[in-house]
Amino acid sequence: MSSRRGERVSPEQVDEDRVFKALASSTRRQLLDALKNQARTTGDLCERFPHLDRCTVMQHLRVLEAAGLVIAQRKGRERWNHLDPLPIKHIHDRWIGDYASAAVGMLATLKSDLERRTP
Amino acid sequence: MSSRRGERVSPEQVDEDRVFKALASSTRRQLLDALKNQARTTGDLCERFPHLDRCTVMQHLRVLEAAGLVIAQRKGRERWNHLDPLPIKHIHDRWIGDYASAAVGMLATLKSDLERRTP
DNA sequence: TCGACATGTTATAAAGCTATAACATGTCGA
DNA sequence: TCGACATGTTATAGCTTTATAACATGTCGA
Repeated sequence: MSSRRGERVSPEQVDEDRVFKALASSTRRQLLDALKNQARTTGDLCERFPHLDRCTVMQHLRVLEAAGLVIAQRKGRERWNHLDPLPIKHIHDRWIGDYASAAVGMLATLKSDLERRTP
Repeated sequence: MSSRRGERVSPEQVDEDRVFKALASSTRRQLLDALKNQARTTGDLCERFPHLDRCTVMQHLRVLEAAGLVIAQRKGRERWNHLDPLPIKHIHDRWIGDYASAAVGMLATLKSDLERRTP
């Protein structure tokens, strides 16, 4: 596996990158939101995004599937799309959580500074 | 504010989108990591990414700055880049945390199912 | 002050992404 | 079985991002 510039990267990094890239599109985040509480067929999703072409929805679903965020299974002539939140949890645990708690720490420091200054 | 397709979106959505898009590049995530523990000058960052052109680094820094993830201040002829983790915390709180805890809930359910099955 | 240094600006080629069109396949039920 | 339906595939135009080049500006110190 190698990046555009040719250096080697680990499979985990590739997965992580795919998830971040999948989340980078607001349309795809909306699709995930639509799948959050229940699985839906592709046709159902298309109805919920009337401004998008059916092909566009499918293309986005393919990106989400490649990132492991959506799992699809065929039932007869329908395709049921299920959300899998695990990849999001992974990047949360390995990446985002650190920054979020750094921000909390920063705010805590700021708060105690302010309190010290205005007794 | 309007998207590529012309529908209206709120300024918060735009900010959120900018943050997600900024995080979508592995190079930019590495830049953030380099700034995690200390602020650095642009020149310092360029030395740490020797495979990238100086202009490329600056362009990435501009994207990070537009997303509010990096705050820059000039000191003489140097530019010091500081990390601001707050925008990451925001998308964490408003978006990612939900999915991460959904994943935890899913795992918990699975675990208790397994335990019930193998007493 | 003047040259080396750090950074900023503008332009551009190449690669990638988004949305759509046109056509193909597979499945259900009258 | 056969037509309507749901989905799949391939191709493509237009826009965006990435990486670089060439040139410009501002600042420090000998």
